[in-house]
Amino acid sequence: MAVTIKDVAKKAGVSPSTVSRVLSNHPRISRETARKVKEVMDEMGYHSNIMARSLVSNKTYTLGMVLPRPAEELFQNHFFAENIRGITTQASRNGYDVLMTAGHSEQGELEAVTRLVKGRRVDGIILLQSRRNDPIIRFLKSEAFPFILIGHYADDDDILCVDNDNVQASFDATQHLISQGHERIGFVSGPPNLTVSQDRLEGYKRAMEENGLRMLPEWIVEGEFLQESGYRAMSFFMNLPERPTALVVVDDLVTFGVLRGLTELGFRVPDDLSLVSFNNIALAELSSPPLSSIDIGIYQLGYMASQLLIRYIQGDKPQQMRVIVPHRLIVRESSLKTIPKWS
Amino acid sequence: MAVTIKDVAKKAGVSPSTVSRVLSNHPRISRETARKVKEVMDEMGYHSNIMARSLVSNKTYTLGMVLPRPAEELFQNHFFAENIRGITTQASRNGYDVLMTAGHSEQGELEAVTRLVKGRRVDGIILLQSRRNDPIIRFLKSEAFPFILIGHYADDDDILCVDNDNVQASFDATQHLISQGHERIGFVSGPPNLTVSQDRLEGYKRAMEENGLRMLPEWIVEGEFLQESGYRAMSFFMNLPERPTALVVVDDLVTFGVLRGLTELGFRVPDDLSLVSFNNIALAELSSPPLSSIDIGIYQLGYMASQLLIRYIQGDKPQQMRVIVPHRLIVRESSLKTIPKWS
DNA sequence: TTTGTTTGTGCAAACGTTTTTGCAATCCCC
DNA sequence: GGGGATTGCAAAAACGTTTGCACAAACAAA
Repeated sequence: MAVTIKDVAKKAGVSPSTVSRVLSNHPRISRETARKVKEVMDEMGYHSNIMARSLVSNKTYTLGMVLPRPAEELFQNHFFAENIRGITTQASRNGYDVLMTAGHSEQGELEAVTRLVKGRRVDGIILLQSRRNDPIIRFLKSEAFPFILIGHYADDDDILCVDNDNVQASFDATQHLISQGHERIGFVSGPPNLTVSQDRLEGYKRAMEENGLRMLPEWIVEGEFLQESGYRAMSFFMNLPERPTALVVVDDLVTFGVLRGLTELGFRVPDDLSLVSFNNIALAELSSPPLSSIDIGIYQLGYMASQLLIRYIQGDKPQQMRVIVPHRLIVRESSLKTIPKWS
Repeated sequence: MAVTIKDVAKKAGVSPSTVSRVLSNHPRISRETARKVKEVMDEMGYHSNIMARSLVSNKTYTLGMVLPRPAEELFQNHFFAENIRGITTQASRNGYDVLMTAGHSEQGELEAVTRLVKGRRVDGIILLQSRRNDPIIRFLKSEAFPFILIGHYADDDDILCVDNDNVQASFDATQHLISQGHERIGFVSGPPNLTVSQDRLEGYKRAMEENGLRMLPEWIVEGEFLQESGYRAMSFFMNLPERPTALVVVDDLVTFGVLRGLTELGFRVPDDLSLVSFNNIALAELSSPPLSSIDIGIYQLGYMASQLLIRYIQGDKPQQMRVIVPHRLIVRESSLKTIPKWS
């Protein structure tokens, strides 16, 4: 049997309540008693039972995360790993652990969240993706349960979230291509119901409009955050009668797909097609050519999310519901030619 | 306040114990009562409080994971993310969640484990890296606490683990290069205290010896699982008076570093240097040239670890302490030339 | 001194479950 | 229909904490 607070109490010659108070640094405990009790605790290797503790205190010191359903997809992307790292590091620093659970079906995700919330298993929840009209978000709001969203929620701005200014970021990316002399610029988007896809598309459009450039509807294609999508998009674009000379791509991984397809077809980057994408994962600079990409501070997104959520849980009402992590355009070879040969 | 078992009991007109028994499918409960109680539970949105439950049952249905200290390093590598995915997916499938915590210092890792174990926070622990003489392993063994190691532990073979046959894998990789006509083969290793580094080095040596090939001591260099290491190793090799014509590299990420350096120096792969590495992360086939790599089944490693640990926790004593996940050599362009020009 | 405040500690009641024990009621077999 | 076995449920004791309340002792103010 594990050593309990009673064992410590007995050995130290005090009552369990005193031991408990020593544990929580209660002010009205004498220096001497505290010392003595701590000594005994060390001696006996005492660690308080977290279940018992949280049963009465109603705090778990745990943050919950639900792996989005097609976890495969997300995990392929460096984004997720880096995000978790930020979340966990900061959580640990504040004495919180991170609980991960996987919803094995569409409905399962909501069930998993429900279980965590109603079962009082976690103190707060971190959400990784936001789609329109998300039932999970609706549920959490209706329960008034603390949660934070990485990304933002278009349907409701009274939600704690940490996000990039994706509209601006995409604007910047597009503007960069324009400043390189491109006029026919395409956009490879992600799943249309994700906020991040919508925002980046929006930024692209704004830049094009502001510069008075034509936007053919066939220059915008949607896909997943997967290489295959990039591959498909590429072959679609390159078969167009009037093909773009540059692309803004919603995610590095997708860009790798584009790149691969171009290589197979004998096209060259940036000469035949210039590319700028998002996320700046570690491998962006390793590909050939190295990828121009918007660094969105993935680690920092996770880190901040953890931080803000914990503060919120602890009662610090935030000044603003939406915190923006700054982005940075990293220009590399994939966008450094001015005008493609065949333009 | 949340709805408790008592609330359900009252509304259903039975005692709390009956509700509990319905919850756990106790045999001696009438069909009718069970139906009625379940109805009320649904109606009231009841979810049992996991803390209370595990306080008395001494089960948490949670698996613990401690992020190895320089988490940055691990996370850069796709390995970790894919591993987590395997672990969590399988855990969820069995009704378990996964708790992640980060040790923020060398000592902190052990403390974190201690807290999880002594605080009865988890039912078992999954360890991701094994070095020689690991204090965490010693602790867990001394506590007789259920845990599993991904990798294996050279100091003690009475430990549950899931691993690849890294010796054989490395042997295969080396043999492949030899069969391509290479005779001067170098090896880029990882941190020397990690079992995985040792095993792979061993396999390389065996293959070289069995084929009667010379092994210059300077053909073996150690590093981290980081690109930088590969970069450094490459420049070291290429400055050797007698340089190798092929390398076995302990990790894909490291190989990317090698590749980058070679490109910068104007060397070509596989013409000037052939490469085979380990892990076969998603991007191995996207690099140029695509990387030959040993696929070690990362997802499966995590998946199996979860599975075995849960079985063990539930009392199934395993037939074998060490489960081997099969590997597969994926040959791509980086090793498909026979003899480099300048040999 | 008396009174009032502060300080240090113990008692006991929670927290929401599971589980052992016990006790009716029902069943089965002769 | 009498005996024992079986079935269906309730009461109550845990599990290891935290915390409000009580209270004695020590101290400060009058």
